[in-house]
Amino acid sequence: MFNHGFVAGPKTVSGPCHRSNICAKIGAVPIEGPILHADLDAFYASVEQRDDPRLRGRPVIVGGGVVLACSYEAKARGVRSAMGGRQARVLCPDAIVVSPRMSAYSEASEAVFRIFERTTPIVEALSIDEAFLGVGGLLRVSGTPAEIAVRLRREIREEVGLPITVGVAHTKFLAKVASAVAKPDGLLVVPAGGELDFLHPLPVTRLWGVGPVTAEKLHQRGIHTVGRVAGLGEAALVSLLGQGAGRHLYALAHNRDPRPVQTRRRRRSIGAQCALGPRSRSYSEAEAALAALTDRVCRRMRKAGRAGRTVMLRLRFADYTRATRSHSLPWPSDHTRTILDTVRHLLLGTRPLIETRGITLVGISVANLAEAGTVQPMLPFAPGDAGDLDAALDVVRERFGSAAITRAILIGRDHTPTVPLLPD
DNA sequence: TCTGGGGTCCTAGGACCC
DNA sequence: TCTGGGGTCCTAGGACCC
Repeated sequence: MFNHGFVAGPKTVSGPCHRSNICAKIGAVPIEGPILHADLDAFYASVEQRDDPRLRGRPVIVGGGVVLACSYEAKARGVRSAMGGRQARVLCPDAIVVSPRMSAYSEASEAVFRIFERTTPIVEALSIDEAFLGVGGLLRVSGTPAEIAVRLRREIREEVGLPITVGVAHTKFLAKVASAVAKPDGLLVVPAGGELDFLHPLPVTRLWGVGPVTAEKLHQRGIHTVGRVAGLGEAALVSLLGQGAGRHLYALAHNRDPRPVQTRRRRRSIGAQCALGPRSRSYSEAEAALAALTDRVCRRMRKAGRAGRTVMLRLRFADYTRATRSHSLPWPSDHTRTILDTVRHLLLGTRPLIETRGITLVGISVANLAEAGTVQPMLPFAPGDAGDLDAALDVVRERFGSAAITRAILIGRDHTPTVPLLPD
């Protein structure tokens, strides 16, 4: 939304006044002053080390087939997240591999966020393990940003038992870079006035939004540091990277990042996907997997009180290229039947593609989310039953676990379901 | 690096409306 | 009959992030 609206060009250099004006117009509250970026270190792996003393000081890998997270002892040996498990074991044969325990991580995350929120009311969650904290205006009550950061780190260590790194600066971007530089278990304050000295020697890959593709484009022109990007000029960046990315990078390299810390950001989509393994699977296997994913996503939507209008099907073929197909419903829905019918219809349209190219991943996601309470009831068809059935199934699964009920189409497939209930 | 699962945002063309 | 410009929505693809 307005995030990117006024990152724009040099004319929008925003002093506090200018920014307040814009924010007043669009009804947002401007958050001034220093920002903390707090980022838990090797989060999943640290939770495992906390809960099992035998893992402390040793290389730990969370996740089997693919590394979801690894401890710093494993990182020192070259293990990285998203790396294949086999390669990780070659690099680090003595690593201890543990299965992920998502509920333990959620619990730890909630405890950390409670500490964030008693530190300041201005908390913007970025993911399960990191957040921005606005600490402007807290000087009298809580001390300087550095003092707040020291206390925050100590409290999280003492109360939750986890190491966390904090970066402090006057913009979100610099606070985030500072924490990345300070990792692990560190604290780094970028002093006011020292921003460009800190920023310009850094490699371009530190810029937010510079991944492998953009980095390669810059490298081909001999540009390796943020300082060189800043010297490039906006027009040159726009012609190299396009309007959006070019202006964005120009602003960041000149330390113009006016994005305020936003407390209430709502999720914009809810989805799930699953890889079908290296050998490509049949159409009916893809269909079965999608039925299970749709169930999961719809349950999550109902639990969150959201309903969505745009259903997206995601495919990955045997050669690892990807495709998406989407369809927008007339009204938002959280009904499994409605969403599943849409998914099946989209899938049917890709049947020739799947049969010629092979399928290795399917996923769905639902976007254009609205509050479920504001959703217009489904009118002519299925007078009420769809919702009632969903609600009944949700209750059973809540009490007896997800495997208690499953779709007939899944019976006998690898995910070991039990009692058929839904006709298919 | 032979590749998981959850997301966000941007771009671009076409349909459609005024 | 031929023509213009602006705005919004939908769809598909892609880069990027944790």
